[in-house]
Amino acid sequence: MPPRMIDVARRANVALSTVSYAINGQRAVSEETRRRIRQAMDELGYQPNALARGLASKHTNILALLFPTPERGLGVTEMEFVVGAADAAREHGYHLVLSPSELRNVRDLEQLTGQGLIDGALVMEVRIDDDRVQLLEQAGVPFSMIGRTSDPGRIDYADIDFEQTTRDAVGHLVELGHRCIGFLNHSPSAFSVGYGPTVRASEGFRRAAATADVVHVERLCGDNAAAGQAAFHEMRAAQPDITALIVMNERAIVGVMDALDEIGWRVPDDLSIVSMVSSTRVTEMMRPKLTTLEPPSTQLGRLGIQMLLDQIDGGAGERAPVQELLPCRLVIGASSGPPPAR
Amino acid sequence: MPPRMIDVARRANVALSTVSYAINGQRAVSEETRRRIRQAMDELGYQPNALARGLASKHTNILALLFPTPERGLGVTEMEFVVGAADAAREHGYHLVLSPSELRNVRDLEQLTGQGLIDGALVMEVRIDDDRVQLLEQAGVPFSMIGRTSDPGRIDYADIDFEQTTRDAVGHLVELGHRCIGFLNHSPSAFSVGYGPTVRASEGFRRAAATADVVHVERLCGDNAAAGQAAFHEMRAAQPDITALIVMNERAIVGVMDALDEIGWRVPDDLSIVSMVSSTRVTEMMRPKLTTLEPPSTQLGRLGIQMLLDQIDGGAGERAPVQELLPCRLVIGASSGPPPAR
DNA sequence: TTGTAGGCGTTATCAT
DNA sequence: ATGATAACGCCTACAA
Repeated sequence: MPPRMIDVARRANVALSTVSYAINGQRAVSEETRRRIRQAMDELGYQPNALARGLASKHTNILALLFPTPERGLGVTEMEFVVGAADAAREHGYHLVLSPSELRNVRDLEQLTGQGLIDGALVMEVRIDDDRVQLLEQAGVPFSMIGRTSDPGRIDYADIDFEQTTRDAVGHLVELGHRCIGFLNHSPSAFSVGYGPTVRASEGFRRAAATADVVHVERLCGDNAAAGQAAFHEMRAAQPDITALIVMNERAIVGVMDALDEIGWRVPDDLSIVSMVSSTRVTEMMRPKLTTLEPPSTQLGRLGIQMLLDQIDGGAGERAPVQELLPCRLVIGASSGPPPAR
Repeated sequence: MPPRMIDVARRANVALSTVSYAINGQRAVSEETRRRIRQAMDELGYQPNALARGLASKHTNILALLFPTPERGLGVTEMEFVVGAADAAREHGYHLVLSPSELRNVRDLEQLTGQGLIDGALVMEVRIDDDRVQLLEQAGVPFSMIGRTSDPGRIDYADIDFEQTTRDAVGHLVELGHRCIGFLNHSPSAFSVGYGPTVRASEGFRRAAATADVVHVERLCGDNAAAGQAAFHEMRAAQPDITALIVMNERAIVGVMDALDEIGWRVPDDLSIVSMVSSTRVTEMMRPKLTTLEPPSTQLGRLGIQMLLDQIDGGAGERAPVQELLPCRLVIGASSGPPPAR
């Protein structure tokens, strides 16, 4: 039996409604009254009941974070999204509920939105063509995305700038003198379900390589060592002159290393490696420490929440959609250097 | 304007209360009536309003996950906790709010519990002496812990069995023939604030080594490569005969590798390494692939929620506290082998 | 087995 | 500037 608003009102000798107004500032309250109310609140240790407040006011101060658990599992980068989003939400006085909805289970999402529990949603791991997005639009739930669909229209999103990132990766290697560069992407299945990073990085790489007028080769590759190993051998068979490799597939990297051992190549002497869109937290643990294009994960999470709140607080007014692409940060490690003189 | 319960009632030609009872099964409803109600619900796409339900029934079906963001950052293991907890909560029809409360900010926690928003809390990253625990007890909020305080009393918890895990690590090495084993722990600061794993693994290691009658040496070590490198040199200075190293500090490992390079040692020929309480997801990326004692992270998360729900649903009846210690799984990699014949 | 009505703790619309 | 008082949508004795 925690104190209720009426208890505060009585103790401060004012009406219930006055307390309510004093708390959420919807109308003027005299300084003296406000003081008495505050005092009463402190003495009672009063805190407004979130449910009652929500029921009456039609907004709950609760946001949902929609994250599917992808086949490849969740890593450090995803954790950073989550932490960034959670922090940002808290700073704005919002709660964040974690909603591990599988993409297939549209039911779960309907349930979530139908309960009237959330004011909006932040959608993670958005696919090129994502059911959840349609559903949220229909449901009229405010939402924003980390990642984006093929045609985001007027939907707010924050995403990694894959175009820029691949260009930076290629640029770094070209500057070092490389003229034949490989790209090891995520799995064929990620590509075929339209996983955004896989698709966009693929396009970006081709374009960047073409622009730099560099010989290039790409492989889709399962997220495991064996696949990485096989893929590298294939790439080398296709392009024997390969001297550098961009990898957007952390777990395949070690397989590449194994492949290099087999042919007696060393990093970066015989092959430069750049790890794209992975956390330095992880790539620093590899030897040699990998040159990395590190995504602004925490910032993306924060930005996602920010966009969402702008949307909610901003009312239904016609705002321009906020759509931002953030670059990855190039962290030069010991895995990239000049090409060998073969 | 979503449909309300009264709409369902009218459409099914029954009283409002009958719908309510039909939904939450608090009293018998005839099969025919129930059928009509269900049909009406389907046709209207009705879903009970979570807030109204909570306000009236005094329980919200919302749980909180309390996770501080430790100095060393959050990794794969922590992510797995979270995913496990979120999944388990969803399966039981509960929502999970992520509450990134810093340990220092007891205010945030008070706010959370005072709002009447949550039915209970799962506390992550529990310290030997943790303010949050006291606060939750005072607040009368049901909660359980992943990890445990020095004296958990009757509080439910699930934790890693560090005693067993260190014993397994030492045992694995002793079986291979090692007689002088080092232990690289987390940072001095983690130890001094009473971070459970650091403290308990330290004790466990000493005991296991003593029992196995093995020469041993331990170092606390910052979570970074440089610290790991320095620490290994120190250990070797203290125990030149060291042939094996147990590490509970993922980020220090690469520093150890660097140190080994400096003295021309190889893994596992000159030194065996076992990584304790880290995800194989990470240790598989190292070369050689590390022998690992992998924590049952997802299971711990699930278990934490399970305990919490038992507590909540079980009512205030006197239950025996559920306190479980789970072992890590030994995954043998390529980093451990027989000691060198020096 | 079904219906009636009084809360749950706020917000917000009326007055005053 | 402040007070009363309907909602908000549901749950649950209590009555029938």
